[in-house]
Amino acid sequence: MPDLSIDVVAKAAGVHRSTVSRAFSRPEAVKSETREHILRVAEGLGYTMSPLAQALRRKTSNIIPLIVPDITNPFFAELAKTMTQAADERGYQLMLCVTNGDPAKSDGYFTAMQAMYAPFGIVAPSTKVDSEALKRFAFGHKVVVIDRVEGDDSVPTVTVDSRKGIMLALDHLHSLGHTSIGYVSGIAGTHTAQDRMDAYLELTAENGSKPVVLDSGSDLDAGTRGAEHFLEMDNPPTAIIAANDMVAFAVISALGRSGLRVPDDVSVIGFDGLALGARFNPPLTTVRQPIADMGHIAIELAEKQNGDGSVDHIVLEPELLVRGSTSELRK
Amino acid sequence: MPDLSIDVVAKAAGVHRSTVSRAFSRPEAVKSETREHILRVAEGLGYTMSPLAQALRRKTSNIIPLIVPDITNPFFAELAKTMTQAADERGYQLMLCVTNGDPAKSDGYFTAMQAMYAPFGIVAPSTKVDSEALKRFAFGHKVVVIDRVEGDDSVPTVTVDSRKGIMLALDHLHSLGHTSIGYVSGIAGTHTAQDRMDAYLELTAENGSKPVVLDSGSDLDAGTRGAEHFLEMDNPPTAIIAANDMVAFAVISALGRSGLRVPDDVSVIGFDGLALGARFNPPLTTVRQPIADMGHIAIELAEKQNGDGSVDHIVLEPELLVRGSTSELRK
DNA sequence: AGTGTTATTGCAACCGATCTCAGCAACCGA
DNA sequence: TCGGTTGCTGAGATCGGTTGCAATAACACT
Repeated sequence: MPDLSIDVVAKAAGVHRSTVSRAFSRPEAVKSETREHILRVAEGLGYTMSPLAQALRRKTSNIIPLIVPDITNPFFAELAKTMTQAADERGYQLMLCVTNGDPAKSDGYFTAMQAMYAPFGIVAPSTKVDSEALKRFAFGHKVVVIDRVEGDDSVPTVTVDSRKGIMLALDHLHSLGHTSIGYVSGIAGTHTAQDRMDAYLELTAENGSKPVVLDSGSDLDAGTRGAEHFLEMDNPPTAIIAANDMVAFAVISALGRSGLRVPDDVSVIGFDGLALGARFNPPLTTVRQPIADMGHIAIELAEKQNGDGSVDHIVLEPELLVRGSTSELRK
Repeated sequence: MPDLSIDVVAKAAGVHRSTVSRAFSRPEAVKSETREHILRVAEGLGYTMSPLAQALRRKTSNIIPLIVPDITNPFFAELAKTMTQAADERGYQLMLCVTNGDPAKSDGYFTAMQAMYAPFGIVAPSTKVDSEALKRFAFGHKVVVIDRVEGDDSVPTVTVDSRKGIMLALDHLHSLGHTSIGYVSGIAGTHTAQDRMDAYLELTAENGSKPVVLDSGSDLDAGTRGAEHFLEMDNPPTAIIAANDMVAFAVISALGRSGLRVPDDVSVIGFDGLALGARFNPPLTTVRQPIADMGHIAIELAEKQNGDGSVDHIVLEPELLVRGSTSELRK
């Protein structure tokens, strides 16, 4: 197909290119007959506007970066999925940027996106977000973070209520008769991760029971180490809360390798609500985060900030998802 | 920061903008002193070229689309991960496009990418690729497919040797004493999926044993249905080959819910080699695909085709990954 | 010194849109 | 009939680069 530019459409329709431009991007500014004629001609030629040229001139594009540390982590994958959809619905193209936890890369992505005139970006961090780093970029003013950002209210955030989530898990376990409940931290070194841990510590204290932190690391092996620690204990807890589903998987797997069965020997509950959990062995009981909502809301917040400059901090409610990895305490 | 264009750098360096342009994109065409001076000035100003403007003029950009049906599927996630890295190494930006299996979307992405002057694209399909559909786009001539494409040698492909993989699985199971081995198909309705199934059928036939296809669907529930079917059998096989890891997970999970244990009661082997498998319960024995290689090779093939027009079809070797979901047959 | 190369750099058109401004016609009320 | 609106369209500069071509300088050779 010969290069289709706005000029060939203009010629074909017998109007000036500025009219064609308006017919597409500001329809109300063109007499409706003219507009329809132009659109029809364009359609016939199979013409669509060049997003590149548009972005160059308008200084704003429709591509928006989603910066995640690791797409292989199903949590981020699910986030990416719902975000591509949410973006799509609003006419954006999602550009997935994987940092592998390297902050330098994330800087690089920021500048690249800035150069692409991305209207804003979404960051799902793996470490506590440094608000200074965010500000170093002009782009920093147009970022939504999927985590709490300490000491900086100027960047919109969306999170779920960690304390509430942990409470849900604890209540569920209590209702099954468990009183000695361990905790395994894990993966992301985010505020969110921290909050969950703190909530666990506080809530067990309030309850008068003593907290048992099996592992407080934030890497992929936390689950395995937590399980090892558990196995070495003289008087291990009867249930374990994992900071997230991936860790829960690792815990159950490691326990299994040592002959312990879940939930018969120990109950395990995760946090995330990954679809994958339903197909785990056993299906994982977990605290579900409304990931789909998070994706949509993140984009809404960004648009809102772009619009009226308002900065919101949305906190979503988690919910309990009872599947098969927890059961009544049996002596 | 005030808008940094090539002109301000030119002014600052006391040269014409075309010289600045050349200093960056065709270094050998500029006297080395001039070039270094320009680069230094640019550096000082914190200037980088606008990829948009470049793409517009050059009619080729550095963004390359990776089209996958579902990023939530860890196979595609791992692929995306290695591809972002491979792309990055070569100066490309990966644009992740998730189709959710909707061919219309994939068409949309193609045209969008064409408009973005993407030099080529990578497609990891969920259905048999229709070479006609590929050709409808000018872009179709610059696509690498991660699957076999029937009846069209003109598009480069990278796959793994399905037959070899199934053979590995079968041999492993045989060596453990299993003779009655079932098969559960699953998920992607690709040539690859078909090939694995065919290989299973052929190889068991050659071996004189009778094939037991527990489910031949290609959706997420194939695993569950396969397990149900298995449970209803009078004389069920003692081992199961799953067409891919996700299906294997589902099979084991479903079996587990019915009280059957893997590998004690049945051995199960997957196909993919997902990192996730190592943390499953039990850790999944599987046929590993060299996913990282696939990503790199896909990009190499694309570049090669772009360069000298050659079209290659690379077939990679799978390898057996023995973990915990298979064991000696015990009566 | 005269002429032919070659290495560098400047000029200006161009990529495909957007957008301000100006022009023109139709319409309004006095 | 005339000044004032209003609605629609055309002109042309502009976004930030690239690139073919021309101009100039520097150097080689006879």
